Amino acid sequence: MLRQIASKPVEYVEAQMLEERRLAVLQAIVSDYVATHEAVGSKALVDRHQLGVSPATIRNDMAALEEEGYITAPHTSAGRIPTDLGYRMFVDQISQVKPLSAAERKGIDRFLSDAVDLDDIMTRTVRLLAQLTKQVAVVQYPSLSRSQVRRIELIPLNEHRLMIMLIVDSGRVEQRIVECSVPIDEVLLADLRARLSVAISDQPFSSVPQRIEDLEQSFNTENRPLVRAVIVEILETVTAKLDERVVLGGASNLARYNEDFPMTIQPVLEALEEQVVLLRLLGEVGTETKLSVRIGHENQVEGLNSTSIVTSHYAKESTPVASLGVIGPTNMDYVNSMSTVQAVAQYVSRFLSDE
Amino acid sequence: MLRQIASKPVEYVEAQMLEERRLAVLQAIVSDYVATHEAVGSKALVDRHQLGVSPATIRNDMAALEEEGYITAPHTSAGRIPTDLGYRMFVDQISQVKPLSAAERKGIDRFLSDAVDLDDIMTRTVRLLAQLTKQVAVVQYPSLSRSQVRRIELIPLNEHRLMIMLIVDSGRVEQRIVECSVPIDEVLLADLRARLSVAISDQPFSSVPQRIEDLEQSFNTENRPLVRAVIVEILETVTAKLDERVVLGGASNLARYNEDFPMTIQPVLEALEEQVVLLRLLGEVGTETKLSVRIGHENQVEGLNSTSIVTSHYAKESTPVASLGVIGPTNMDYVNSMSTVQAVAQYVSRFLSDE
DNA sequence: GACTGGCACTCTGACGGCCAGAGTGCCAGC
DNA sequence: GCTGGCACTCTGGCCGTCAGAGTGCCAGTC
Repeated sequence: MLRQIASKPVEYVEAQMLEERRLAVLQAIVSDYVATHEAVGSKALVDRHQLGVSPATIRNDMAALEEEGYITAPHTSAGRIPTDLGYRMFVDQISQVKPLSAAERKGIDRFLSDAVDLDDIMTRTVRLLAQLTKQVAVVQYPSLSRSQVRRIELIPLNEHRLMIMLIVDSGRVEQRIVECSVPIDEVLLADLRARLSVAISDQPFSSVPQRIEDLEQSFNTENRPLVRAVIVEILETVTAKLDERVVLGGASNLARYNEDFPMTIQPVLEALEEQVVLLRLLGEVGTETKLSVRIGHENQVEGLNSTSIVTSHYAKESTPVASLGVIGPTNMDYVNSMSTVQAVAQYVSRFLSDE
Repeated sequence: MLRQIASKPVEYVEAQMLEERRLAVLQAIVSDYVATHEAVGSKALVDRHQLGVSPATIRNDMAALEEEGYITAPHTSAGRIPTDLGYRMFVDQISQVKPLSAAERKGIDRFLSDAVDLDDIMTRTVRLLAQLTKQVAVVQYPSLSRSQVRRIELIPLNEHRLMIMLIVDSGRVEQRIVECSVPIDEVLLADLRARLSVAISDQPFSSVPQRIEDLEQSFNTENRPLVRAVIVEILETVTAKLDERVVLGGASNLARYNEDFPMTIQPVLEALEEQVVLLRLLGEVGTETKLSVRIGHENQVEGLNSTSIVTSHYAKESTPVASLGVIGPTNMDYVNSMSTVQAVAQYVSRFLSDE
């Protein structure tokens, strides 16, 4: 009787241990498969990891894991490979992202610190990410919608043409050209510039439309066509979602893992060529989470169903302004990708805020 | 005796005809191979083309063409495929580039005319080229070295920071940020801007260094640090070859001809990721020729030895400012590529000049 | 009840032999 | 110089075979 009462916790502990081993087996399968890209069998597993049990036991665990949907067998007599669900479990288990080595951090630092302007930061970042992770890298330009106008300039180019220049706090510069039928009056232009400046300097982009829509009324009727043209163009610039820019790099890394996914390169390349798709990819994550991993089918974009995406926000002065990340096969090295993406995002944030 | 005399021209004419037929055979081989991507045999050749002779005769011609290095046999009992030399002969024979259909021209026109600024023209052009030729497309931004400065602006961003903005006649805008330790004096800035403007407005980029190098001397000693900083930054912008920009598109088309070149995708993708390589590729051609075709090994860039490159200059107001073109396998459709590249270059030139 | 060794089973991938098909080169005849 | 005919050769597809790897299951042990 006493024994029976005592046995309950013991059972629980044992079940717990079993669960733990199964988890260890799953982790071992994922890490081996990621390393070798070959289905991993029970024997190989006990050889390479200290699991303390025999292959036969592992086989039972594997059968259970397969039952639960974490792994799958490509055919009767091959090892097992993780499913999307298996990778998900593996990734969720990584509670703490491995920090980069000092050398790596220094490398990132040095590489980014030579950048001369925002374009340069973006290109350098994308190259860095692609190089460190050996994957395809994506970096989004600081989003206008989360930025502020720092300054506006109206620069006459010739009698009938003028350039509007919006300088954004993130370092972006947006320019548009306005044609006007009447010759441009310098005084009017200076006046317009001054009033626009008052209205929208240091204001968030999103508030610009309401701040300038009534501006036209305060000008003489004769001057309104020009004023109107300028305002229309500004509104277009501000509202054009199209203007969200993304840079891509390391596409050649796609060819490297061609061996594993023979047929799927083309749709991936096609998807990556569409700015819209990339933006959706980076935008799908809410602003609350920092580091995000989407695995295989978790990802909504067709054509990228057999790839995983690791992204992170980066910030300017602690407010997130855009995202960056890497795209690779589902059997990518999650540990490395996650730590690299996180580190690079931190460095970019720091550089933007320093400026 | 008379017969012998008369026979000479006859022999000559016959030799001429033979030469002509061989050329026809070569052209037939190239066009069949380009269409099917399969080695083409003598029988298939007489079936598909009206050559007026039997397969056996064609075989003799083919043997001669092989001897001369225009075609080669992958193995004993396959048909023949053209060599780089064969393609070269084929391309040289295309005296006149086939004009595009009205529908195609209209499509190009419509697609390009919606562009709002230079960036937009470039992106649209690259997409257009990739789409029409089903190849990888490359478009170079109008080169600074062949452009003129239209205007210079110095815009103070805050007390210690100022933005230099060079507006180029081709529509490009180059911006740089200058930090200065002393607070920026608005009056000085206006003065500097005015003098810089006089010095370099409407002057070619290449002449800018000599025009501004002595400018510093004409300012008071106390103001020189700022002046110096600005000048240095301008010089850097002007001389930085790095600033030559290239856009790339249609990389997914690479995957399409993966079947024919199984192993060679990665080096090509790698080469295409290097701006420097792309610039070299577009720059290799002198300014004198308009439409240029480089086939296989004719091309100096390693990694692109089994690809052909069709490029053309485009111009602003009749002076060539940069190049654009497509990159594809050596067995690409030269006729189509050449006509499309030429047509698109013409349209881009027109749009730039209209502006 | 969990673990283990053993065994039969199955599937893949590599290897080799075979054969049809395609294309050539050469030769004798027109 | 062109042609039809013929022998030759090479590739690619199609088995059949076989070793290797890995599994599932079962009976036995702690």
